[in-house]
Amino acid sequence: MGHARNPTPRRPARAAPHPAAAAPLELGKLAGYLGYQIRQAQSAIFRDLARATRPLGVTPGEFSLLATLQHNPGLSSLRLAQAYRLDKTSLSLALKRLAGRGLIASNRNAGDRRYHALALTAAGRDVLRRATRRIEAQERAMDALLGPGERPLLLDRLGRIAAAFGR
Amino acid sequence: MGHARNPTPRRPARAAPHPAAAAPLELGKLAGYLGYQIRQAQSAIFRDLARATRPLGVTPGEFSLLATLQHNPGLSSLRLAQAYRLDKTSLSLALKRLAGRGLIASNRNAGDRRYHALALTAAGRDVLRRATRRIEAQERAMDALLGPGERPLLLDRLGRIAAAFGR
DNA sequence: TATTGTTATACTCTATAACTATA
DNA sequence: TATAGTTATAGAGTATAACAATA
Repeated sequence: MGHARNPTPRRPARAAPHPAAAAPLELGKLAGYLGYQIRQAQSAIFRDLARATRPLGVTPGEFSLLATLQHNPGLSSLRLAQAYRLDKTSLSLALKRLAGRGLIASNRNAGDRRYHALALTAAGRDVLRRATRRIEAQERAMDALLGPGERPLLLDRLGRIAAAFGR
Repeated sequence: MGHARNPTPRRPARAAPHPAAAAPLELGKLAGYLGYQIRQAQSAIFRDLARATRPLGVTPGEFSLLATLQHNPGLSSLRLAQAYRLDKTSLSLALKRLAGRGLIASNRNAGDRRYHALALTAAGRDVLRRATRRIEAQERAMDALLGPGERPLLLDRLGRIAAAFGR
């Protein structure tokens, strides 16, 4: 910064064998694609959030499942799988892990004994509460990057995209 | 809509044993989180795009790598890994697949023989060109969901988020 | 010794197929 | 037969550790 300047900015002795690691890459049209930018943002958010919730023993995806169960007690695993567009087997394994850690309970429904009603346990509610604090800290950090009123706009447009390509 | 209304909206014969599969779930605070909506949008876009580019034999992630190589010929695998925040081993395997399909070439650099200069092959350029058409069709579909001038705003805000949580 | 890259190995997330239990 | 759920297995995608080649 305010250092002694190089009086004769001499050329590197040999042609740069490797562009400086700091030099940003040329992205071309990629930078103008919403698909690309959404993916980069998602990946950065996920990484950051995984770090924040790791001490609690839940991943961001597991947080979503717990939160959804909180608001939809008695949900069946098939309905939950449909909502997240997962195969029922994928969700079955995820639920097994959550149940193994005592965060959710699965009880056969009295009426139709084919399906199981899912619900949070007390431990699940506790983990959810603590993870929520970390999630919301991240959301506040994002607000600092947005102009006033921009959050609802972004939420709406992202929701439209998810709905349009959802099926 | 303008249909004949149900004169006597009768109750279901028995208590719904299972909420209609169509009934949307209650998301609670989840719906207001940018992290959640970005993930849902990303997942829908990725799924749609994977379907569109599957006939070409490339995934959306591979498309990004090919496009980045097109604009940065001679790039080293380490620099590419840093740009995408992947471990060099993860990228090494991805590049091996692309090279195995003849889409990229890797040549030891003459000056510093430790690193390999990556470049697209003719086949790689061809696949990239054809995948680009499909990507851009998806981008146009997204524009139909946005108001005028909203794309640059979204791109900028998503870029800020990726940069802020990037490290 | 430090840097670039590869191989061996493992873990997570997802899916398809085959199965069990219930209706 | 149809529906809800589980288990076995396999495929991406990613990471850590150990290694080889080059500087």
